[in-house]
Amino acid sequence: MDISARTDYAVRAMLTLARAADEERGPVSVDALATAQELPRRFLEAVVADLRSAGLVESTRGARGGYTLSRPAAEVSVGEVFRAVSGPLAEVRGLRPQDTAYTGVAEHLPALWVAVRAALRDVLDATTLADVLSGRLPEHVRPLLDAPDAWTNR
Amino acid sequence: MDISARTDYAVRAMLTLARAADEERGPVSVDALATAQELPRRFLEAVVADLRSAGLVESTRGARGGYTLSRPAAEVSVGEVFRAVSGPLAEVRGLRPQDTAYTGVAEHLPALWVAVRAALRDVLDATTLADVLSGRLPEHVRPLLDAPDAWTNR
DNA sequence: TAAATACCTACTAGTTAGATAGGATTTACG
DNA sequence: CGTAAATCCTATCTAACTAGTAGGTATTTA
Repeated sequence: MDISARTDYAVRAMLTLARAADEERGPVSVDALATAQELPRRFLEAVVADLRSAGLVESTRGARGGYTLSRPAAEVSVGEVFRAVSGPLAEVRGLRPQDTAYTGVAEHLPALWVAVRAALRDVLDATTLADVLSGRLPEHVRPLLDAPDAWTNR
Repeated sequence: MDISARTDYAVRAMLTLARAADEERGPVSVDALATAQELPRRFLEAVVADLRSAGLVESTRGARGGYTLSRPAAEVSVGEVFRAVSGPLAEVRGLRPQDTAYTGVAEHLPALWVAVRAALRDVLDATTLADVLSGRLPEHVRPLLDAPDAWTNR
């Protein structure tokens, strides 16, 4: 269960765009995005292209062009960003959780995989870019951080 | 966020061993494990080796040998199986969630990654092999399956 | 017209996933 | 004691993926 560099970069770029929108600074170039978070420029270019085809950002070409959020930061969930750049939140051997088919002892395994996906959705689809910017995660997400060993390895 | 074939196979093999322990059938060979769940035998051999070095199963060599659970199925969580065969539950660009370091707009991102890991733990560390065998997931996991669209794509 | 920018296509190196092969070692059992 | 059934060890293979780079075209502003 890895969060790829691609996804990490995408979220950070979106946060940068959210802040820019907040300050009404107009379109932000890939170059500016890369510099702001120290991301590899050429690679980021491909990532932002995915965000664009997913409709999460809009581009303006030419000099003084760049990218802007399509929607307010409070209406864009991190889960959407995930899906835009790296597909479904959870897959099992390339299948959607509910499409896995087992027999015998593994009969009930799909339920577990569906629960895993649901748990991810509960966090990622509920948390918006604005939440991350402010550091105030949603009501029902916060308790997850209060578990005694939430911040340590297990 | 993919659950690999490796992990899927590991869980299914563990479930098979759990059932065998239940019926006091003694050690189960890799060949029997592979046949029971239609898994590639040679590949499974490597997977079971990981389960062994993690201490989750014990092996007996020679004819009539095979593998047995080290602990009762009700005391082995699916999370342990995950970690045994594919490392930490959640990583960000190869780093543990709490070890990620950001500046500026991404300042609070580690909290989100930690929450994601915590959500996974809540499901995977709480669910035991016995739970999956019986189809009765833990109290606090079941509600995840009751969400209206839990079983459909989003 | 020049600079800045998105956008498109292609490429590369390294790693991982999934799987297979051959054989060495150990052990129950007839 | 011998043989078959196992684990166990090491090596290999292929395809795909990940992260990243390169070069150039199209578009727009100043």
